[in-house]
Amino acid sequence: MNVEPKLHHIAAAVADARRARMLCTLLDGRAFTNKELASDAGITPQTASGHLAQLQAAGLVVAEKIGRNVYHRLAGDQVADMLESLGRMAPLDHLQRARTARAGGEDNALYARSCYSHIAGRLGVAICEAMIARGLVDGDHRLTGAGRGWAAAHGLTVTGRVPVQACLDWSERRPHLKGPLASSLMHKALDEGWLARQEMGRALVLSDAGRAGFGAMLGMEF
Amino acid sequence: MNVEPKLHHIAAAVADARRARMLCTLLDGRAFTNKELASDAGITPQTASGHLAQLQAAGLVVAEKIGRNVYHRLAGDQVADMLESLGRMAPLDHLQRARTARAGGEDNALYARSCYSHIAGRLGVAICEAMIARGLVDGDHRLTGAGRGWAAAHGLTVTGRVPVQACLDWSERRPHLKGPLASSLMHKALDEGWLARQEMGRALVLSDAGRAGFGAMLGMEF
DNA sequence: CGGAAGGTTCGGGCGGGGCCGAAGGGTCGG
DNA sequence: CCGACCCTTCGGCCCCGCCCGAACCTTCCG
Repeated sequence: MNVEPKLHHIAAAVADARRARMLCTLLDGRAFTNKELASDAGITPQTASGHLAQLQAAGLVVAEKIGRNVYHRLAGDQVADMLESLGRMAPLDHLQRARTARAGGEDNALYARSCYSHIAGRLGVAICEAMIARGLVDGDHRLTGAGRGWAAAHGLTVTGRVPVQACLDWSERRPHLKGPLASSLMHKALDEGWLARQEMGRALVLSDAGRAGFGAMLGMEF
Repeated sequence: MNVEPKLHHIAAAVADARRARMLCTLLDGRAFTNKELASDAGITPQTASGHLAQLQAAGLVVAEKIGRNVYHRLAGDQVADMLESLGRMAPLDHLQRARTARAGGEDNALYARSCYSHIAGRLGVAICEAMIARGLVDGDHRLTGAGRGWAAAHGLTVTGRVPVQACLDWSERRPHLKGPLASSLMHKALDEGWLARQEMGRALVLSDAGRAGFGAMLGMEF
């Protein structure tokens, strides 16, 4: 009868405000417990438990039990991609948010943030543009020969057939980079203390060492 | 407070079975009237009217009034992309469907189908592979120099910075091509009678002329 | 002008699903 | 062994949203 996959089941899993909030919280690839996600979403643990069961049934989230704790995380990259593509459909909401954020000083929270496993936000866009300016990736966001040398010199992995890839940002409406190389760049930045994760949320804090590090690597100015 | 765009509003618009059905019907880029969509979805016109109002409010569908008829169509390519990325999340449903379809002879309906404005389905995958085999696009699905000459020789447009682009197919789980070049190829195929649209649904019927035409253009065999 | 047809709005019925309090496993630590 | 903690299940409340019948608006056509 209906030859289409049942999109509405997937969509229904995202269609609730609390569940959408949880998914956004999980979007940085980290795993959280039921209680953490519940308090972040402002609901009781038993309600959150039901939501997480739904997300799991829909295949968007996987759970791992360790002792008496259950850690939940996104089921994979394709879930993050799907959420990104949903997020791109909500431009009006963003514009309203940008206005209020700019007034309220919330701007900094969005300056840098993680997007599943790479750097997004204004910093992500700036990195992308710096790499294009230096000829490390071309105008179509493909790694150049110079880019491969640069990555090797900084100990970044370039595995896979497509080591970098463009990813249109929700908030900036401009592309940043994802893919294996972008992931290893974020890991390097975290390892070296250039960026620090916040307890909850996807915001990343750029340190003085980070300013220096990105400056040396990419000639960026802050 | 919540810095994320409100994904759940977009998701909620897709979360209903009838609305999802309508969106899938609109996925080939054509415009349909309220009554057509209602009867296709198996609901009364007044119910469909409410659904379409919701889809319009969510920005997924736009309406154009001509006389006493109202034509509804998807709001843009990004809506089709979003639906595709949702569809990719429902692999289990697909596998079940493929099994039943193969038994029931519904296979042909999926042989070729339109995906917003380009050819998808098994035929779309076969075209993609033939173009790679002939060196018209490279392994990363980018148009080559030979491909540009081939397109010009057949009167296909290659406007835009990215004339062709990979698009992972729901049903085949293998890539086909989208983008301006793929769109103009589909238009050519329709104009020359190689493919015919069905009244409703996205299925495309391949004619004998189509077999000959694609054979001459791409050395394909059927 | 009057009937027919496409579309929308309104009202009420109804089912599904979010929410929390209470209660019941599991697991860790003393 | 007992209390603390994390998580889940159950029951009941309540609200939101889907659905259709009926009525109304608009447009087309003879």
